[in-house]
Amino acid sequence: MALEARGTPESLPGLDVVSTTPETKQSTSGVALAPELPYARVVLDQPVPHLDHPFDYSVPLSMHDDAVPGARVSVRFGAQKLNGYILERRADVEAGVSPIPLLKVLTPFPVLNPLVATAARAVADRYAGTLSDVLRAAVPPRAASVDKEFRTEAEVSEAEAGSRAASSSFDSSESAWRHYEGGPDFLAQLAAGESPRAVVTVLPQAAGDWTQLVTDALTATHASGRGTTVVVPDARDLQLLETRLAEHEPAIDVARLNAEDGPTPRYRNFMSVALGRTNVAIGTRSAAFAPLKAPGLYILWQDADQSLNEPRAPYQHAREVLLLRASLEGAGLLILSTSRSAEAQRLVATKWALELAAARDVRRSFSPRIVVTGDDFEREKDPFLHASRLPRAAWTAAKDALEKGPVLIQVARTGFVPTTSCERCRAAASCKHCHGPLSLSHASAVPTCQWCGRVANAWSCDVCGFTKLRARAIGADRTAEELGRAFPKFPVVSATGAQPKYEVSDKPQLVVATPGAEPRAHGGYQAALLLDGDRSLMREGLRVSEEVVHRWFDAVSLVKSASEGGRVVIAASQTDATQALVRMDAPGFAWRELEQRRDVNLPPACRSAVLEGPARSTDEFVESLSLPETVSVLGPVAFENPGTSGDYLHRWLLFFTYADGPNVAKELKNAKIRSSTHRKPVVSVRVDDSRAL
DNA sequence: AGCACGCCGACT
DNA sequence: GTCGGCGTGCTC
Repeated sequence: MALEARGTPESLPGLDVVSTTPETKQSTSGVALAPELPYARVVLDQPVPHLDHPFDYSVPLSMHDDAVPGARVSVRFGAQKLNGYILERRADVEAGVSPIPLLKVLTPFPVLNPLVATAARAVADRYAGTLSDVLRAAVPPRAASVDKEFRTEAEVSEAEAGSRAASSSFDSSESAWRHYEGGPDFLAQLAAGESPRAVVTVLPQAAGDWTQLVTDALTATHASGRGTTVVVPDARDLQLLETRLAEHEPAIDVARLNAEDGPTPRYRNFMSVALGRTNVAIGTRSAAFAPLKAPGLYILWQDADQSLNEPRAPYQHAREVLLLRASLEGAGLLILSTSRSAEAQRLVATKWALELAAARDVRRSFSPRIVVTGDDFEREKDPFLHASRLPRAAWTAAKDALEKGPVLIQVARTGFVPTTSCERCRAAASCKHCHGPLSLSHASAVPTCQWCGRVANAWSCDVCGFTKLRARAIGADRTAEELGRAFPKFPVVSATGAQPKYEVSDKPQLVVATPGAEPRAHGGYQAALLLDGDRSLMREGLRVSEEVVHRWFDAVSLVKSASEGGRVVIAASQTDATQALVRMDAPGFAWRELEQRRDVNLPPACRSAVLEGPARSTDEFVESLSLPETVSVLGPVAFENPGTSGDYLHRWLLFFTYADGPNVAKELKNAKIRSSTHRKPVVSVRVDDSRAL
């Protein structure tokens, strides 16, 4: 806590030096300094790479109590006023440094706790970014009114903390963990104060859903007197978990950390963790930096979800943040997913983490029956099915299932008919004038060019000459409309990212959802139809099939078991991806993916960096790098600057081993420092950004 | 962002 | 020989 000031008289500006007591140090500006540890090492909130190191300031006597390590301060830096955080209080400064006083303590509480400061430094280093960039995600913006609340509260209740009774004893034989080999052991280790690391592919909902697994792991950790942080991809999952915890563990105080809750509640919840009043934090990606006092376990749900990538520099992924924290802090790690990312598989393959899996017959007993039916083939022959966009097997499954309960229909993506193709040969339809893509809008049935805006009145296919168009990736709204016509007796609900719905009843109904937005059905869906498979798999990109498999497994996990009549129909051609679903073998699929990446030396079998920027400076940037021989450097690729015309940028790719990672990141950071001190145009550096590849 | 220090050209 | 151009680097 705050250092205790001894009864040194406060000296006023302009007061004679002689009048201060001999022990009281003076700063160069003549202000009386704190009696103990009169200097503060400060990290500046300034994202310029060459300022990414601590600066020492003196602590005026008046700020002695408030200037605690982790406090938010305001300082003079050259001509400007900047904010920053105190990393530590010190007795001395390095030779040659003449410190000036802190201007102000903005938040007199440790909003940047030492564990978080260390972890944030490690994250910055790993991603060749600056500490202040990482802190922007780790520490929420200040809300002055909240600081005030806590300031007055702190005065009232000084000795409240302390005995946090390790209360709850739990019985793992009752837990959903009993279905997983090694599951009860895992809980026992956590309860005993150990820090195991595990990767788990969760069983379908019939075996008890993921929130039960999370709750039990959290409770076990709590019993050892330690805290837990749970990171989930989005507000829907956060809501589900919060509800579950409130119902089953009302005695455990939980802080909810979500940027979307708004600045004031966000900061208030954050503060309750930072001050040690709450030892359990749940939230979206930035909750990975929750400032727990005694972290025992980090849990990540659905680590393959794209929203766990921070969209701002240095583009860190919550999985990597938690991995670093678990290592640095000696805490446990639990990655839970309905499927298995190649990254998580790598942790299992290198034996860094345990794999806790259900036996094959257990897996089978909780799984729905899964069939694969061609995406297009059967539909061609049946005019009705053709119109409704449903393969026959899917239509039949839906019809039967609707006798008993809700049916989930997962479609590729949101929006209303983005592009079009020839109805006969399926070639993409393009504009006769400029070859831009044609689209159908809701308002008119006439296809319009997305580039030049011309209306294609008399369109004919470039390839086969046919004159009819069809919609390509059809969105959720359109599908809902069509299904409403196909099953007029049942209500149709649609759930997308923009219009979310978290839960539906067990009544017969059609639920159309885009990936990631599937509502949970009370008691599980009777059936799920996974549409648009081939079209989704046709997309460009290294990790498309992995992504499609993830979202299929997500949907499957919400369906009742086969013994309760649960059915899943996948409308896609037979591939490794569909095979993985039929066998319910997400780890096997991830293992093959990882092996293939290893063969061709692509992430996540290796690490990567993408460098982008103005052609000249980017090339110079790459040229200036001194990298180990083993790094492969690919480029440059020229591409048009989005938003401008005729402005070309260059992109370079670096692939390197995990062993070379720290050195490569360090060299990239050094090059950024060189480039920024010479006021060169900014080259963006993205380390391990799976979306950029 | 601003300020100091430093190495070349114009002037007393 | 001295004043001042702004170009480069540093700011605790």
